[in-house]
Amino acid sequence: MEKCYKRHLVTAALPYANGAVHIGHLAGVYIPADIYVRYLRMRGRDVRFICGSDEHGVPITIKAKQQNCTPQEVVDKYHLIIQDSFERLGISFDIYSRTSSETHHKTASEFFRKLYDEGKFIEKESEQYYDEEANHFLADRYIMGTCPKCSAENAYGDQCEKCGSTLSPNELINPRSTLSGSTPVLKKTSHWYLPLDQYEPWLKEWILEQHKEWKANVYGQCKSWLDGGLQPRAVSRDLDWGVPVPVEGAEGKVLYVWFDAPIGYISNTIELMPQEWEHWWKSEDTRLLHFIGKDNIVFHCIVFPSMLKAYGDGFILPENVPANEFLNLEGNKISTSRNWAVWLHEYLDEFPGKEDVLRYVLCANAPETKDNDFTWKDFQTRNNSELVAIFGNFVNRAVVLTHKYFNGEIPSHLSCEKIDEDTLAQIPQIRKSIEESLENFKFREALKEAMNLARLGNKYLADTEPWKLAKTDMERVATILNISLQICANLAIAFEPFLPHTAQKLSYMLNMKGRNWEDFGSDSILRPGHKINDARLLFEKIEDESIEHQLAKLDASRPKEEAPEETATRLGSPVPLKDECTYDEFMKMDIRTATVLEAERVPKTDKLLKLNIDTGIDKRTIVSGIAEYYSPEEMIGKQICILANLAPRKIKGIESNGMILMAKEENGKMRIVTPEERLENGSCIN
RNA sequence: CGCGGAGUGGAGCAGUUGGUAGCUCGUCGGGCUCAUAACCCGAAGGUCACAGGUUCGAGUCCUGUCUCCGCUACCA
Repeated sequence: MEKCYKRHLVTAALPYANGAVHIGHLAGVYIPADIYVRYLRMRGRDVRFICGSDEHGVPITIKAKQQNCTPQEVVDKYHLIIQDSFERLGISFDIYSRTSSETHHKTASEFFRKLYDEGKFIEKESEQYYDEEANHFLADRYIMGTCPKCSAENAYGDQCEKCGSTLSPNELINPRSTLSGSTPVLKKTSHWYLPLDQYEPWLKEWILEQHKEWKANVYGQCKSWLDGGLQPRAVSRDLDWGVPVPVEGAEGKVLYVWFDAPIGYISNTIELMPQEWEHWWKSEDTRLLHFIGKDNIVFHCIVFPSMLKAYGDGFILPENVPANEFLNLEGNKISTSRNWAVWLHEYLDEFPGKEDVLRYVLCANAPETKDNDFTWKDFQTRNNSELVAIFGNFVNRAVVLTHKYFNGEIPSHLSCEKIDEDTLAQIPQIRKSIEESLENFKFREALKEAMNLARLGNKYLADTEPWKLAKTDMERVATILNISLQICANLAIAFEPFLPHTAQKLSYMLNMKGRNWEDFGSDSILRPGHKINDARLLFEKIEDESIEHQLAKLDASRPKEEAPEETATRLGSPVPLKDECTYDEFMKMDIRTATVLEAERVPKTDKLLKLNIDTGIDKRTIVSGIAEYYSPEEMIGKQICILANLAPRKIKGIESNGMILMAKEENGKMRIVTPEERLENGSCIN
């Protein structure tokens, strides 16, 4: 912060609208960003906090197909859930918009058009694989085939895992589409590329020389990309969902989601401030900060800055990109598809009034330098022995004593002993270390310092023992309580960025007018004679039962474990009815019973099991994505139902002949479908 | 041998440019009783993943090895 900035423009990564927000997102991005922004506001800085849903891209179209609805319906649903839950947690965005908005379409479109008109793109025609069954051009990652270098069978369109070589899809031998399993055909298509290689020297100077202060993970990743040499990057895609490419003859093409999304920061700013937005994006005295997770460092440090540089016209670049690592949950990585997560909207429903507890725990354990683990036990401990026992308890002691001895009026600071001076002298020091930590994005350190203020209060009371002096020396008691209450008032200020709901409650209890950072450190925030309100608990203990309830809920998503009574109560609306189908279409499907003979996990996958089954007419291999729900051992001997005439398909190099019938709940739980009693293998189902 | 990040007392984490290993929680002992059995003081507990090297001196720098995570898909 050496430079004197007039404005601070803070962005938080745009959440992808194909799912709700979970604790990993919060700890990594939104809570640190919110703390920082609230702090800047309290210091009187001119700040705007920008975010919104990222609503384009292939995964959303796939999700829409799965749920048999339109992409717009998918993003509408999640946008509302996300927006609402952020607001309830107290994430103080100045705007939370979305990339499907008209403003965004217009902004992104114009952005592209200007670069296009100025010849900043390379236009290249290439042959790309097209899946005729799914009517889709295939992104590199949706194509698999045999690696031309090491002959491994399960190489991806962009890379072979086995030998590590970088590939292009055209090099693959026997390519196949992972969407439909069919063999894709080459089709000519043209796309626009941003020649990142041209920006390489400039990026090297800007990041490697001028931003050595960026966090190790951010700097390291940028350095590795830059040292490896940058390639032109396609900024358009063949897809029908997104911002259309604004060029004649580009029907059926949209902007690549990673080109489109960061422009969302700009368009959301425009939506917030239609008149003055340019001031915020194009003035050297604006400080731009991107809060993100480690998975999108390159897009924010290399791709987006190159886009801005190419655009020119005074656009500023990020001054810092504080990226966090990832948060695990109970020892396993958080996974949307496996429903291994704590969802914000569910937490808010199940722990009403405990928004700040989550904020506290996630900040205290934020993955700032490495991946960290969230456990419910730790959540409980931090609440009970830190928030309740140290912070809440101190405030309660001070307020209760004031009511008891002084009728709820703040007593005067009469005498002054050394311990009083020493105690009061520490408050400005704590303020200073909180400031230093926050300005260096060390949020957990800052929070710890704030807690030290409450510890200071408890120690002061223990050392002075006003409840004993009350029998002999009420003047001394007056001073002690005055000082204790001043500490409470300082706590209300100190915690405002971290725990805004609590700071609000506390200042109501103390009957404070406002919370000014400039008052932090003062020994006279509250005037003698001022009447305070009744004591109310700031935090409540969390009992074992509610922790056990949460753990049981997680167990329902855990591989192999069953939680029968949970299934009925788990909500999640059923998938909408699919389109009507004729009797003949149904009769085409050959569904019959079979028995599992052998089962083993497919190496290097989380979800796949390779099964050998007896269908009554033959023995065959099926690969199935059920490893999270069934172990190989429990599958052996089970009778199952299969779709027997499904076209064969190679999965991870293994040919799969058929599909196991499974029943799946919306929230992810899955069970095999099996006859009520054992039947002959090969019995037809219709 | 693709590239980054990480491996520190029982648990979770700090350790800036190399100078006697810290914090929170937990455990044990003591004190206090105003307070949500909360608070305060003290103690025990670590050959800093492993093996070498540089240095008067290495958690910190160099080399190698192992493990975890992300870039990175699979969910038929």
